[in-house]
Amino acid sequence: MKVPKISEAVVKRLPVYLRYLNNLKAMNVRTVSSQQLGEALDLNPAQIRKDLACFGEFGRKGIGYEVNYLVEKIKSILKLDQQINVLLVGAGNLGHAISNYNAYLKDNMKIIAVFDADPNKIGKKIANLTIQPLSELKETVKEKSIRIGIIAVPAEAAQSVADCLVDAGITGILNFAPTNLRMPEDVRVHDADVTMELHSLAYYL
Amino acid sequence: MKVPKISEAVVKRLPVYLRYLNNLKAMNVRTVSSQQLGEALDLNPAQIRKDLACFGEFGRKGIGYEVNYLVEKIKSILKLDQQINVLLVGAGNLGHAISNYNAYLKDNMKIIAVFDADPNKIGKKIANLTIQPLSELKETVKEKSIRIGIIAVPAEAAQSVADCLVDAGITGILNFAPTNLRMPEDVRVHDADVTMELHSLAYYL
DNA sequence: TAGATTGTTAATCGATTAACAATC
DNA sequence: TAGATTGTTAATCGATTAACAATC
Repeated sequence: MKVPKISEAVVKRLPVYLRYLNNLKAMNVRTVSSQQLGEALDLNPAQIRKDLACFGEFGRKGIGYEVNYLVEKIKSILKLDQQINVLLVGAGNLGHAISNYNAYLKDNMKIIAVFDADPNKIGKKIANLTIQPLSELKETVKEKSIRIGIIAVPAEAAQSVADCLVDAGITGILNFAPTNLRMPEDVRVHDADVTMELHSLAYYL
Repeated sequence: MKVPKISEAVVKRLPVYLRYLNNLKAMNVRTVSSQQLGEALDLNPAQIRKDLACFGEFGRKGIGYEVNYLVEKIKSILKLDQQINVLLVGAGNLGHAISNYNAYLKDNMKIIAVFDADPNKIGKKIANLTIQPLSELKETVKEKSIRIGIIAVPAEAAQSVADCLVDAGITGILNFAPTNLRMPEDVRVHDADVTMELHSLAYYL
């Protein structure tokens, strides 16, 4: 099997395509060309075709891409055709907000467990999930086949929480804490620090 | 004046440097080399030197960079030496969490106004800011010299909110809504859709 | 002075865009 | 058939990394 190296940039764009294609699907649009996608998403049509061609031949010359078919294909590339269970660590303001994201994640991705270090929060509920102590993390990950962890704790606690996640077998982390996590090579970390986004935005003012 | 074109990648890394340098500063570290920074942040030392060299000669050969000095320089590059006022639209779960970020933004960046479309929320308080109606947005932006807007509303409302922001003179937007905003060229949009981050993370599992 | 480390040039690497034959 | 649009190759562009003279 041919396994061409897929760049990070390509992978970041796939969910963008998926999101827009889902809109088209909801509007019962049958087919779409790379030209139309490019206009809607502010991307070069050649780039879109090349991105998709990394994974197969999904379009038809002279016609374009069938929306429903492409949605399924991208979902499968992103593994969203499988059940992907997610856990959240941190039941503060941000954690509370994130726990409500299940509606957006849709389909097969779901936040199914929440943890916090604060004894006073254990047992309480957010978004109908019961807050568990960190001591139960490893076991829950195994039992419920959790594959992604979201870190929404203060910076000071983030590294040790991340270490716990890795120890439990998690290999994908979305980190909201304002700190650089040191992780083994096989663990993928996506940073989502609001402060950093605002700071880089300021440059362009 | 020499104005070399600064790439987006460089600008995204500046806040990363700043965050770590602030840690060093808090630990009373005097100087740091690109080598040390690179190890801590998982970046190539040459890249760090090159990034910084875009803006001036901040280091000393044989010595490295003076931490306090570099902090000030990067702050000034990012315009964080000026007062930067930020507004937030959307007082739902996410908006509530974001309104508590002022502690992290520090210094001169501050969320100073919150808006929502829901009449029932007008007048209520989150993080000691009173929720205002969108009708007051334009005036408030002028009065309080607000320069950045954060969008934390549902996807359906995001484009029209963004249009309001642009109409009010905002040129920097941090968009949490899961939708592609169509904006004039001079408006800078940073996307922060949690769903997309999780979806792209799934690819690597 | 000797060792360390910058700023910068040159080399490499990778990503984006243009162009076009294939074909629906 | 004629027009449209893909998949893909080649050309371009830009970003990262290596290497080193300058110098603290």
